[in-house]
Amino acid sequence: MKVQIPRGTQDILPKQVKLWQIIEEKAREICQNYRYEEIRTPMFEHTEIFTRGVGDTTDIVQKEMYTFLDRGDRELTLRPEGTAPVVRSFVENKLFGDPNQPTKLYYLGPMFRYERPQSGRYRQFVQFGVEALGSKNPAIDAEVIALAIELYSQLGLKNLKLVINSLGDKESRMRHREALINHFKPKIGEFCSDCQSRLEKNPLRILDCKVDRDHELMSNAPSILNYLNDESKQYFDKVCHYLDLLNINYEVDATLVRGLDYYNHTTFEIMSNAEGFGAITTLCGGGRYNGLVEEFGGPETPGIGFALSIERLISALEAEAITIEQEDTLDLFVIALGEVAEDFSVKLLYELRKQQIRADRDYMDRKIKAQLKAANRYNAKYVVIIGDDEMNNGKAMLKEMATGEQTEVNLDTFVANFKQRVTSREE
RNA sequence: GCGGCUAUGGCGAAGUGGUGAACGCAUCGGAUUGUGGCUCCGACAUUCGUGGGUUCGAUUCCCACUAGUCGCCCCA
Repeated sequence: MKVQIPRGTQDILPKQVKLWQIIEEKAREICQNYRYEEIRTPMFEHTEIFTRGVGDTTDIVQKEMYTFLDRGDRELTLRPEGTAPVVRSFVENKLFGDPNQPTKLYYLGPMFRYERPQSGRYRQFVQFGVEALGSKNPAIDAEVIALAIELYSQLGLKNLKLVINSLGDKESRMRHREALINHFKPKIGEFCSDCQSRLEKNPLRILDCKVDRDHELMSNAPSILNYLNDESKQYFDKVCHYLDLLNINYEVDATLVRGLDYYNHTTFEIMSNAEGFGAITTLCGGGRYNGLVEEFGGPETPGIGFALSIERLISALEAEAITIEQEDTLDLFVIALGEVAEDFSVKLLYELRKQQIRADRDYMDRKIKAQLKAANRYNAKYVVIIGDDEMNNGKAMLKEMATGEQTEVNLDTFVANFKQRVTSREE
């Protein structure tokens, strides 16, 4: 049998896992500071959650879902994004009835999209995202954006660009949509086939087209910002105002269109400017989704959130040559020579570890020399060498690896004395 | 779904249509018996992604497949 990981997936090996853990801890810590609480929803949902939530004309639904029938002929889909499941859970568990509103949630876990893998794109990837449900205060839009930026900047990223836009409310969007159709329709034949199909489906996306970006109709296309009604306009201005208060730099881009149908009002992306970053520069995407809760049968509840990929975050760290490493150390490496000593070391290790001492030994029948090398590789602070002589007279050699200094220690009081030695050093 | 590039030991990497597939790193063993990080010596790919074809003969040429990688669409 040939062993091979499925396409577009990756193993995160022990060396890399440490970085993941640091990032995850940081994300959790920030969420705690902002009072966002973790929610864990299943890895798969009924397919309708996504077709209705995300929108069945979107690329995600049309060509990227891992959909399957289970043994009971239920149609299920591995979650391609986190918002729809969270909203489903919010409605199903009636979280809107909780006195603590808005409901501020975060999630951290794998998402699945059937895509052609390339740099920054996987079939299974890990998203960290937050959702704030229940408030239509523009300050919470700014809070959500600030939270995302906080994570990046705490990890040391510098080359970030925040781009924001407003899609307005339903009425604004409809008026803008009509204007766009009227604008492009006369010459739609000159556009690429994608744009031609976008005209009726989602004309906003034409603005985002790379193929036709130089067409004469592009530069003077109606901007959404000119079609926002007063309420939408005021809302957007407020969001910008709060970002200004927080000294968060941003760029308003009226062509910023997000790929999911549920967005309205605020949309934003955080991108990396770093040299040498791949073609996909979006690190984080989010926006407001008023109306989605109602779509799932809940009460009228506004919402806003974002999602970011840990993989891309790590790529951005690499692009900026930021290393977040904390090397693992071992307190003690036990070298036992001979059967009696080995018996003793088995018990010794057990006791040491019980005392919170990080200890290990050789299991590969290496010579003492190779064991010392191994201890060195494990970054052991100390090595204790126990042989027949030591067993007989109850003393052993404790070697400090950094200095090479050796001291004779008693074996019967070893654990307590060693613990003291290690802990006193740390203070 | 489409296109470019790539595929040799644990890792990096050379190479040729023809008897034993360089080299570097790592690993293991040795250089006075039980002592690391330096040095020296030795060991370490019946095999060159998989399958097929061309050929007297292919790891080297051709095809397909698979995978990786980068890009397009789009996204995290």
